[in-house]
Amino acid sequence: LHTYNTIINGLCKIGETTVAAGLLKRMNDAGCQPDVVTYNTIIDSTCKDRLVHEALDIFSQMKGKSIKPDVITYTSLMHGLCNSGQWKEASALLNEMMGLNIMPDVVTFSMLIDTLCKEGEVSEAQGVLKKMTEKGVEPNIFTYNSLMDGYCLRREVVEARKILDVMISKGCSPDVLSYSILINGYCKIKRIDDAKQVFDEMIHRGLIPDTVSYSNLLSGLFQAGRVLEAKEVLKNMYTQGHSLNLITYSILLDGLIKQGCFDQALELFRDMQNSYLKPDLAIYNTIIDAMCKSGKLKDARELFLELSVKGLQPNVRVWTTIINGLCREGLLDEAYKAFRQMEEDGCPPD
RNA sequence: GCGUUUGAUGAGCGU
Repeated sequence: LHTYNTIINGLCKIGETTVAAGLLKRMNDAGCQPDVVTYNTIIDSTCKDRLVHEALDIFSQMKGKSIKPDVITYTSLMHGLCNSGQWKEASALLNEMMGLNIMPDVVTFSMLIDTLCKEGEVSEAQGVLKKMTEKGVEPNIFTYNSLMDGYCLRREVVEARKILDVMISKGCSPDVLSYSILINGYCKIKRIDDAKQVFDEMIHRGLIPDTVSYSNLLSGLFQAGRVLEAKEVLKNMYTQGHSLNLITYSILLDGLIKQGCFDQALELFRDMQNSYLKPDLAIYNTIIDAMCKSGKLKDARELFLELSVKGLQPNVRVWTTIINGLCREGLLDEAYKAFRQMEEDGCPPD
């Protein structure tokens, strides 16, 4: 059973939920009865594939076989429902589980808090925090990080900072994520010096900044027009042995372009094409947009055509960039043609 | 005795 569960989990984690579900069926035939772990693994993975309805079907099957769902089953399902905006259904499940005397734990509460925060409902989230504490469930680093991010999304970075201090005073040591959330928050409100200070503070506390914390700082510096400092940070990043990923590249490219260093950006783009990293749609879109906006519509259209050669299907954002580029040049007929073609290509306009 | 399988948190592009 452990072997089956381990393999099913592995399959789910590499995106083969269907194969995993097939294995679940074969277990039944092979006389090895799946348990709550088997079902939880598949239910969670099905939810993450955004097939919450199917997950609920599997949930019913499981109950039909008298396998008792536990707090993990309910948390996975509620997470799936929340991610697809089905709040009522999620709250019905919460009631159902409590009716069965299955009490939400710190993961359940943190998930709910995170969901509320992402919707901008930080005071609601604070309410949940209060409730969980009353029930004797102590918040952990996940709970605090979600709350911090919630405040940062609302640009209430001072509140986020207070949470970080609460964490420290409660002996819940902030991790790299906590700091990178705060760095991002300060960058978004253009308080770059505070962001830098938080970055240093993180190092002083013995944490090793990762690619995300560097990325946050980089994009903040670019947005503030502090290109030289950005390059300095990039150098540090290399020195510390971090390599660039697609997101870091796109931050650099976008930053260089928006600061008027188009040639440097183009050079970086060429480097990238020669590296093992294959530019994704966001990278192409950055370059295409820059070309459109600097009167190089011809180059932009060439690059756009190159996408399908590279096996990339333009998404809504890329189409919008191109349509906007055509409109700017007054080529309204061409723009309209593109508009119709995107639908034909199975990319409905938004 | 212990460990071994399932759930929660951070960065990029267009209008």
